[in-house]
Amino acid sequence: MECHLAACGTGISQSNRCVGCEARRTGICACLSPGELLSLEAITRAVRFAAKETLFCQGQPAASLYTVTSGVVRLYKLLPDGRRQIVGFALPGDFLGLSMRAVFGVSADAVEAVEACRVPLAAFAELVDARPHLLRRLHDLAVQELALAQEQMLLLGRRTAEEKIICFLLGMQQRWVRAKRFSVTVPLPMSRQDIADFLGLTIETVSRTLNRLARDRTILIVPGGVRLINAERMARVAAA
Amino acid sequence: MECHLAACGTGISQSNRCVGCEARRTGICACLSPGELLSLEAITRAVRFAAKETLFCQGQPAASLYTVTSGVVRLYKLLPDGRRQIVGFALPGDFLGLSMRAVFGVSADAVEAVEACRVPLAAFAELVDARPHLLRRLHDLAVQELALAQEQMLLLGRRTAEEKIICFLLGMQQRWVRAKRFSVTVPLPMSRQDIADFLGLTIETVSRTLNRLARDRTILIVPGGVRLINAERMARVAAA
DNA sequence: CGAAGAATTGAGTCCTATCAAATGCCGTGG
DNA sequence: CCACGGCATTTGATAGGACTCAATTCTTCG
Repeated sequence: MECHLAACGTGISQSNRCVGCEARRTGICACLSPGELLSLEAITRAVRFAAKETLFCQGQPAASLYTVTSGVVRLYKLLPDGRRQIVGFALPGDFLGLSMRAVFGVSADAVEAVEACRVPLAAFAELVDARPHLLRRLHDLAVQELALAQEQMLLLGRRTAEEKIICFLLGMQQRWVRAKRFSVTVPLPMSRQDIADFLGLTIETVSRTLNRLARDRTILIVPGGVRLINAERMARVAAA
Repeated sequence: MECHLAACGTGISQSNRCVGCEARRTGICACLSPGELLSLEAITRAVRFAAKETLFCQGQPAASLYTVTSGVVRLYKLLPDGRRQIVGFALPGDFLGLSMRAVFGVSADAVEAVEACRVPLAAFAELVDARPHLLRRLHDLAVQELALAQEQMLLLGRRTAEEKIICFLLGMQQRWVRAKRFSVTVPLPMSRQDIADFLGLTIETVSRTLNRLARDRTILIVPGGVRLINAERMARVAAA
């Protein structure tokens, strides 16, 4: 991690920074040839955010785009009176700003310590213009995001608190498996409040539901996450 | 309308079918040159659906894509037990299937009588491959969809019943204004049940809230829609 | 060790759902 | 033309799930 960041300033180790990157398999990078990877690397800069630090705000000019390389980012919208809806969590490998729009549509801040690759929008736009298949990839990612959002709309509008929690846990498990090598334990770096704001619940309901599931021996609550004990029952509820 | 449909089978009037189309200003077509419009027209076929008729189903292979030219289509997801979440309404000019994916992620059926342009996915994919700026347009539309979905997530997760209804009415007004020339009256061709399933409410709550707003003289309920009397107050609630 | 924040737990309330019934709206057909 | 039937909508009464407020308890970390 340290060397990863140190590399960003040096010309020599630049050349293999991306190659060994965790996010290489996913995100934008997955569609790039080794040569193109170097082109991207050239305009990229590794940055780090502390927990709760803001990456960007809704309405702000989108000067830079990011690929998360470690840690978790929450994406959210706010109402003037303070009500918050988290529209997604970005895990390592996820790309932020695929809209390529002038301003950000959501706000983003670090749930925990986060490392990311920052790309100036202008430079990235040039790269995309030169490489149509990069645009294709961008579109695929946007469509994937949209499908996720629609699934979340179903969850927010039509599911009960217990179903919401269960779907959330199963969804996080899947995403962690895809991003890294987790399976027995599902990491939940975000707070209960974050989970509540993602699922359209209150912190108390999240806590109660989670602990009820633990009492039922459906899950086991461990520091920093949960272990899925009765994943079968959970899958049944989620499918319902 | 009749002649519009009749034209689809003939070679002669083909050549100006799209030019006079209502959807010309929006959707995919807006980014095409006259020549490209002809290319699209060549692979397009006008089709008509009766109210409640299905355009396509979630999970089905996406053989064709559609541009709605008249009428309203509802896009939705179902839970096995029958609960339904409408993820969006497609108005004239809206493009269905911008994912360019092998299978549909949602189901779609006609709210009222609908006319649409059907394009075989394969032929459309070819056209897109040949015209990068079409892909760009596709991506822009997808991003726009995503922004709408995120706004809807905020609504579903964090807004009260009254706010949901008000935001819905204002949103529909805006979209109708953009699509056609409505302003005083907002057309609501969909049923109360559709509105409920879009806003994550029950039909009774929709009816009660709508009628309360009418009693308050905030809106006026007219056959087939509503008239916004106190749009200012509505905007204030929506902003809140 | 102690303070501050996060999470849990409890009690009571409220908004929205549920259940049930009445009313209104249309198209159909006598 | 109007009675009829079916469906959509409205309205009323009641219940319940999630919220709110409030008080502990648990973590974390300086």
